[in-house]
Parts: sequence; C-alpha cells; structure tokens
Amino acid sequence: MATGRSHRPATRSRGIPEATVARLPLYLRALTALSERSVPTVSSEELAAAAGVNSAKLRKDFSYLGSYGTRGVGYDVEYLVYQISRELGLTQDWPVVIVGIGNLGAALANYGGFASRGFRVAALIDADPAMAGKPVAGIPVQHTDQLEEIIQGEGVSIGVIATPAGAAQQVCDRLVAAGVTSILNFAPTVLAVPDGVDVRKVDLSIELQILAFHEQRKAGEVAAGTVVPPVGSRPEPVAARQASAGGQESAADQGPDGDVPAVMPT
Amino acid sequence: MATGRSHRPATRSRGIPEATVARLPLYLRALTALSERSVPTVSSEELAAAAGVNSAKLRKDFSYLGSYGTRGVGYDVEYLVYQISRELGLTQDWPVVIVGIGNLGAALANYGGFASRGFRVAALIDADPAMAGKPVAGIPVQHTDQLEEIIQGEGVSIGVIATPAGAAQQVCDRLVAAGVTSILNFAPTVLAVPDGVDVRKVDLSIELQILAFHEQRKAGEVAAGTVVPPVGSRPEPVAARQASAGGQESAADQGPDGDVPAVMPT
DNA sequence: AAATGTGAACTTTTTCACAGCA
DNA sequence: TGCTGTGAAAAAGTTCACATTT
Repeated sequence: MATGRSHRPATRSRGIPEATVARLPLYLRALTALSERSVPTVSSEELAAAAGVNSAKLRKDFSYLGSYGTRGVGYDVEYLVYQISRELGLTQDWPVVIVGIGNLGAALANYGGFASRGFRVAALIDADPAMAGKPVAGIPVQHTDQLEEIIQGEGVSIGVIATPAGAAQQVCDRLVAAGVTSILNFAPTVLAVPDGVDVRKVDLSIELQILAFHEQRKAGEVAAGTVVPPVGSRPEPVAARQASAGGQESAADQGPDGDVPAVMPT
Repeated sequence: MATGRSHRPATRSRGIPEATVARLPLYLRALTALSERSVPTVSSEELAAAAGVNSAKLRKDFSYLGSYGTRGVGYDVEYLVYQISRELGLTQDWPVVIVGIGNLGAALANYGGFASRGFRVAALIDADPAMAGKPVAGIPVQHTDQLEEIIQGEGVSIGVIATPAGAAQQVCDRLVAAGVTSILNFAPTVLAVPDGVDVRKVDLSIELQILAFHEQRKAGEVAAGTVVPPVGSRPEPVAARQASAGGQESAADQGPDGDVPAVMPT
C-alpha cells in the first residue's frame, strides 16, 4: 500500500554507501518501466531481476533509504519511484552545460535521456567561433567566452566536458571557478579539482581495455598464443617483445592525439 | 647464475583483482604520456599522481602483475608500458564492430582513442538501409543483414552497441549468436547475455544522477527549493573523488528498457 | 504464506607501515 | 638513502539466512 506514512526515513539519509548510490539509478529505471506499464507493486525478487542485481543486495540497498516496502507484499512502485527520485535529487531541475560540441558533444546534446529526468541542457559551449549560433539539438551553441556568464546566470552546478583531452583541464578550471561543483568528464584525462568538486569519468578506451583483458583471458587458457615467455629478466631496456600471438604490433599506434608506442625496445 | 630468473611473473595473471584491472588502463595512459616525453623512469608517487590514485594503491596493483620496479629508483616507463599492455591484451589487435550509427555511434567511430590502442573498427553497422554505403569516419556503413557475416569473417569478439534502447537486446542476441563475447553497451538497457559473455555499460544518465545525488548533498547552506532533510545531518567533508563505472562481470544483468518517463510524486 | 528488513558472516578493496633491496 | 613490495589491519561491499510483519 502506498502512503505508508508510518515509515520513518529515520535519518537514514546520512551515509548511503557509494555502491548503493550507484545502483539507485538502475532501480529507478526499472521502476519507471514498471510504472509505465501501470504495475502497482513489485517484489524485491522481480525488481532485482529487472535491474540485474540479486534481491538480497537490492533489499539491503533499500534498507539504507528506509522501510518503504510491505512484508508479504513488496514495494509500491509509484511510491518507490518518488522516494528514489527524491534521494537522488531528481525532484529538482538541474541545469547542465555541455562544453565541447564536437561529435560527442553533439551526440550528448541530442541524447534524450538527459531532459527526461531532472536534467536540462542549459547551454552548449564550444571554443570554435564558427560554431557560435549554430543550433545543435535545437539549442544554439555559444562561445567559450560566455562560459562564466552562462554558468552564473543559469545557476549551473553540473558541467559536462566533451572537449579534446588537451583542453579538458583548462575548461574544468574555468567551470569550477565559475561555480560548477560536479563534472562529468568524457575527455581521456585525469582532471585535478579542488576539494568539494565531484568528478565522474566516462572513458571509452578504458572500457574497451577492460573488456580486452577479459577477452584475452577467455581465449588464453588453452591457446598458447598470447602467453609471453619468461622474460624473467627485468634488466633495463626491455627487449621482451617476442611471442605475442599473431604479429600484431602494427595497428597499435598512431591516433589523433595520444597513442601507444608499441613496446619500444632499447 | 640464475640469470635474473628470480623474478617470476609467476603467472600472477591468475587472479588480478577486478578493481586493479579497471585501473590498469589509467596507469597505461599516464605511462604513455611519460613515454612520449621520453621520461625514462618514474616513482610510484609520481605515477600515482598522474593517474589520480594514491601510491600505495598503485604499488599494490603492480604487485599483482609482478615485480617490475627497482627499489630506490622506481619503474622503467617503457618496460611498464609493455607489461601493462600485455596484461591487458593490447599487444594484439582487436577488431571491433559498432552497431547503431546514429549520433553516438558516429561519435564513437570518429573517436581517435579507438585505433590508438589495439582496437580497430572492423565495421560500422546500422539497420537503416539509407545509411548503407555512406561513409562515417572513413568507413562505409553496412546493413544489419551483414552482421553475422562480418563478425565471423573478421573474427570480431568485441561489439559496441549504440542503438536505441529498444533495439539493444535484439542486437545483443545477434552479436552473441555470431560469436561476440564482449559487449560495450551504450544503450540505457540491461542486457541479458549467456554465461561467458562480458557486458560493460556506459550510461550517461546514470552518471548524471549519481552526480546529482552528491550535488544535492552539498547544498548544505542555501539551496533553491530543495527538500533538505531538517535533521542536522551535517554535510560530510566531500572528498574530491574521481569515479568511473563499476565493473560488471560476465553473465546476466540488466533488464527492461525504459528511459524518459517522468517522475511524479504526490 | 509471502516477502521485507537486517544482524552476522564472508569477500573484496583500500590503507597502513615498514622490512628489504638497489 | 630512497623507494619498492607486501604482510597485516581497516574499511567497504556482498551474501546469507531468518526473525518479523502483513
């Protein structure tokens, strides 16, 4: 039953584990889908399956928010959607600026998921004067010169960096100086920020590399291919380069910016 | 004399913690930058700073790979680049297919970081017949009909899904059936995959929601109209942290699609 | 009968701190 | 002397299993 007013958040608010916070959006999405199908209640088992986690974890996660379920019944979908939304701070509108309107920035601006939940693209900013005024996703791009003005004027506290790696730190510094305290960084760079500023990073090549690691493991077990010999010698200038399945090596270098100097012997 | 055989990578490969694996790409990037500047050696302290982690963690991470450093000196940059690359499986070439060439797919195809490290865009696939043949990032888009043929022909084992949420699971199923065992999913959906298949997810709105959560917490003083808990829960001393995505292993997770519904409290 | 909420056990990850080697 | 490599301690996160409530 909804309304369970008797439930007390009991100051639970204090200290929700980070791992739990990271899963709340997942639960929220699953719940939203149920809500659209007008499903009234859901059990931890069902919801967990929909979110891709196990039910014990889900129940534990929810226990940090409060007691929003009903024993023997499950959770009221609408009520839970509201509670999680509130916990995540989605009951308020968050203006967001996207800096760097290249391929990625444009894709992000066009991404629907944005506006769908408490987030509003307040402005698109790019350093290229030629981009100024040009509309992307229905929003005119503004020049970097306006950055501070926009942030302060719109009260923006969340910024998305989609610039080339080389410009990321500089943009970050300006965003922070202007008042932004949360940054979502798509540039392949480690940003230095002062205390109190949160940074989350989304990095395509890192994800691919992690997949490659596991992929290699899958094939490796049996195939003698990839296994590199001893190489125990850790002497100075590496030299080990031998083996390695198929004479790869090529293909592994040169890129727009950074790149990998495939093993440099000597 | 036992020619420096004392150092045995000892097939440490056995159990490298997942958390460590997720950081190796970070170290690799920092090392690559040093390599380009021709820096010969680096201490754990310096490298840790460049990668945005603390030195104890870095040393512990490296200890899982083997003893590649020199006490009193540090690590040989080139040697480490090689070792980490090898560990991640980047000494071989990984053909990758990107399915769904919309805004995001095109942005990914154009992303340089791809080719720069062991990954090669083997094909761009889209369900829209009108896209067929059209070059994106210099590569002609192919129709979904060719999917199986391409994957088998090129020996692709890593697939990137950048389709709308509604098509993701279907595409995923075909990729898996054709032989792909690692998937990077950009669609806001929880994909169901058989055991042995790895799925990693990159989700913009989830990242934003996590940031919103922390942002809300920071409003310790004056927030617009937020429902800040009356309880004197003092905002904790936010420590600037840098987060990324969590890691998910093989097998199932994720579930329904969904995205866009609006939240409605009462 | 069904399903939540949670203490307790267990596992993973991080941090400490220092012995040991170059 | 300087810095790595690593046991050991601490912290964070996950899973178990069951008392409790509807």
